Amino acid sequence: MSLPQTLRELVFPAPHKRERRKEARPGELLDAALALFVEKGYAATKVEEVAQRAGVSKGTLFLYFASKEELFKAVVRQNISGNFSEFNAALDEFEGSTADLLRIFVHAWWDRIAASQGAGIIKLMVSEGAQFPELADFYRVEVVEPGTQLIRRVLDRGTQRSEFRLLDPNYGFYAVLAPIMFVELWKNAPHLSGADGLSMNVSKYLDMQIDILLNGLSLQAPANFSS
Amino acid sequence: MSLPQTLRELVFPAPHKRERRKEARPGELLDAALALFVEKGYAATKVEEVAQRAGVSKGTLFLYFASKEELFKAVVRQNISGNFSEFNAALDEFEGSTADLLRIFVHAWWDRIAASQGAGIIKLMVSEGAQFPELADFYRVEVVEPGTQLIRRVLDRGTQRSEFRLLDPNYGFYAVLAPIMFVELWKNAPHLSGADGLSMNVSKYLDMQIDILLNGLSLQAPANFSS
Amino acid sequence: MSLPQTLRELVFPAPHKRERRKEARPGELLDAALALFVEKGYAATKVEEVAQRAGVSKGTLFLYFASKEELFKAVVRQNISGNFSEFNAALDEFEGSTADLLRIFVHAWWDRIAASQGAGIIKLMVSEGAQFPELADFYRVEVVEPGTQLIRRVLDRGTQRSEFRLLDPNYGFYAVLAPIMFVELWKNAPHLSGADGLSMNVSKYLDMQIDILLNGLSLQAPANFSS
Amino acid sequence: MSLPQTLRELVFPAPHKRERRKEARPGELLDAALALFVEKGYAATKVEEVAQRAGVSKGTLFLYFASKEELFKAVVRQNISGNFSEFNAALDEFEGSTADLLRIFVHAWWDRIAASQGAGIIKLMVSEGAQFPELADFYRVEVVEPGTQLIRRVLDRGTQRSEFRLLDPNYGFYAVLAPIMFVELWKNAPHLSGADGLSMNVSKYLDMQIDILLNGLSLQAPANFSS
DNA sequence: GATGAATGAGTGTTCATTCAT
DNA sequence: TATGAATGAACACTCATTCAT
Repeated sequence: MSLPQTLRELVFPAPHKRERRKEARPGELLDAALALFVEKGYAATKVEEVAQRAGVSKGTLFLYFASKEELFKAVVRQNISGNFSEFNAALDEFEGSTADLLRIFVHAWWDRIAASQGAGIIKLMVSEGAQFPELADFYRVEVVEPGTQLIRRVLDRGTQRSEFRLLDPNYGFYAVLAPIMFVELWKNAPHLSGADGLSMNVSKYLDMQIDILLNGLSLQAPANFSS
Repeated sequence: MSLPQTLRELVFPAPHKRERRKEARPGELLDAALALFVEKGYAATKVEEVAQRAGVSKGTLFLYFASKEELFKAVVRQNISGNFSEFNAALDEFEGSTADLLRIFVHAWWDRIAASQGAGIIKLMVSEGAQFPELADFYRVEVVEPGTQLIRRVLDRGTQRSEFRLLDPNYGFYAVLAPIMFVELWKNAPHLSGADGLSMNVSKYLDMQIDILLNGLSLQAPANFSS
Repeated sequence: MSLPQTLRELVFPAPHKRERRKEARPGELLDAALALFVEKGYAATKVEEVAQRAGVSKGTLFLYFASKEELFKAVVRQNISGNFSEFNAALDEFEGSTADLLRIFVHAWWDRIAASQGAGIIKLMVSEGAQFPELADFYRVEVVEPGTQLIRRVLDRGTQRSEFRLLDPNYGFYAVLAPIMFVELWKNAPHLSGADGLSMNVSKYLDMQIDILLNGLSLQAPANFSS
Repeated sequence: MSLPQTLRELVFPAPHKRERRKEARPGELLDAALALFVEKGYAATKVEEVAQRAGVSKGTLFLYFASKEELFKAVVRQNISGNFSEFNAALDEFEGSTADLLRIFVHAWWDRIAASQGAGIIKLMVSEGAQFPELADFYRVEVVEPGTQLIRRVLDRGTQRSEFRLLDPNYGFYAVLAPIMFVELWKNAPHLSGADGLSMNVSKYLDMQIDILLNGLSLQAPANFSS
């Protein structure tokens, strides 16, 4: 399968070149905070622990972040990729089948976003987001809605090009979103999944999901389903 | 679609007849606790708040539950239906197509379990379960694993009867689990979904998911996909 | 050794004839409270425990005693023997040697007072009395001071009759008081004494103490005492 | 009376040279805690009170001691002198009469241990020790048993050198222990003793007790004692 | 900048006390 | 009289936050 340049880069991006600055403090703190927030949740994470893990004292943390809440917000903000515009641009240029587009899109999303530590934030937003309305709004606007739009564009493309059968677009995107959210949560909730989640081969899982999404499980011709 | 008796009961069970007893306190407390835990998470819920919502004083709560953690456990236990054995029995007796079985199963699961307040517990388990290994184990053993088994049995049935194409069973069940988990989280994370989650017509969503699961999106014959 | 009637009765008193009244509640509560207070101290004793041991509900306890403090006071008051007047009267009539008087007195004190459950109160008064000034005053006036007077009278008798050598009377009575207090505390603090305190043969101990005391006080050459 | 060097040091030790370190906090807290525990007992002492008296906040206390119980343990440990080995060594070297040895020992014990604030701990141990079996064991092993052994050695020495008459050694040491415990409790239970306890001249008291004890134990004719 | 000692508001938990039945 | 459910003041302990050095 030949990928146009732009998307290829989305899938196999050059390694990040962010040089480690001298004053890497805030970054180290954010990394430590991210790891702990994702592991234990917001409330159960102690700022002292974060500082320790970053190798600084508790006081130093407050030098960079006015409060635990601000630290949390910074963590969330830092880990929200601004990739959506790139994705959208890439989508505009894409000329292959929408099935291929979907495959590429989901894998790119995984490689660029979901496989990173920061994706674990969704776990936080799901359960503790309600305590931070401002932050939840931010997350919804910055992540959920752009993602939603993107998914919808892909599905619409398939429908308009008569590649996909007609679905209620208000519900169609859930079919794409659900496995995406699922895989992130499943990977980050080992206490729920047992060893299962950890041993899951995500690439294989995604392939299979897309395959089912596109082709279903049935051997027979599609039933004439009407909601 | 004609449903066999047993499953019909699963879908439309008679309303609970447990009369409100004199000592309704524990129940009221559990209800209040469930609502608050689901809304705010475990850590952010104050026992005094729970007591207040149940219309009693803080001390009274401790008359019935030895600690906040015990309260939490009781909430989890109360809201974990022992329906899995029923489901399994119903599955044994079912004689229709596996596609129908899947439809019935998912709807029954929603009506019997997921639509209840208690289903919101999964939100807690996802994010705060790591802090309560004992509880997480309990939840995994009582809910996740039986659910997993059930789903696998359904899929195996379809495969064995040559209704479904062959899938890696270790991954196949995720395709069913993902939308199930998704809908529960989506409904209970309005801060993520906006008004969207609340306005989602779950029945319609589930129908569509199953339809896609069975038949896919593509208009063409299934591609010959291999992972 | 022939004892005059009055003192003999002090040593071997007829068994108590207190009939168990129908409404024995307060008494049972006081007994239960005494046992628990002595065992665990005032603060560590819960009124509910007292009630339970007395076989009634917590509410009932407060029917008879206005507060935990009042219960404590009642326990102390009940267990303070009014024996001092008897002792004093017996002392007036006694005609034997003061050495014999001392022996009889100490044994009588043990049999009549110290061996009873109630004597354990001294443990409470020593350590928790400071929290109850009123009660401590009461105890001092009712127990400590009469006891002091009694001891002093005995010692004075010995000195005046030239049986004992002259001692500063302000300090002399400590020599008698010390072993008396010691034995009560030792018996009631098994955690301090190990099995020791429990296995101590009090009668033998008292004999020995008196022997040492008498020989120490005596003008004559030490008696040839054998335990 | 000429004392051998070693014992003289026990009686008149050079003042402690431990300089007050910068971090005097723990020490100040321990002092405050000791005073309050002895005054009011363990349960009736509030940690906030301890902190206040030490001039710090409640939180600071928990910076140094993990819990009230740990604070208590630290108090006990700090105030339990490891003097017993010194005492034992001094005893080995002593060459005078056992009567002198006893005098010196008791006075040294008073000067080195009993006169300090920390000796008041025995009051706690008597009454609240039962609530802290672990601590009571510690106290018994560290204080009671070594003390017991020491006393027994002194008495045995007197008996073996035919200075004292033969006493049941299992009971003999009580004769020494009783006044020692008595004076500590008496000094620390002013509510029991009235002004009496406070005005008691302990040195004089001990002299007298030893005198009585020695004359009581002595094989010779009583010394001509005058207070 | 960096520290870490100090703080104190906040929360879970206990338990003496009350009171409707 | 007796109960036991209900109360709420009190207390141990936590932890985000401050600040002198």
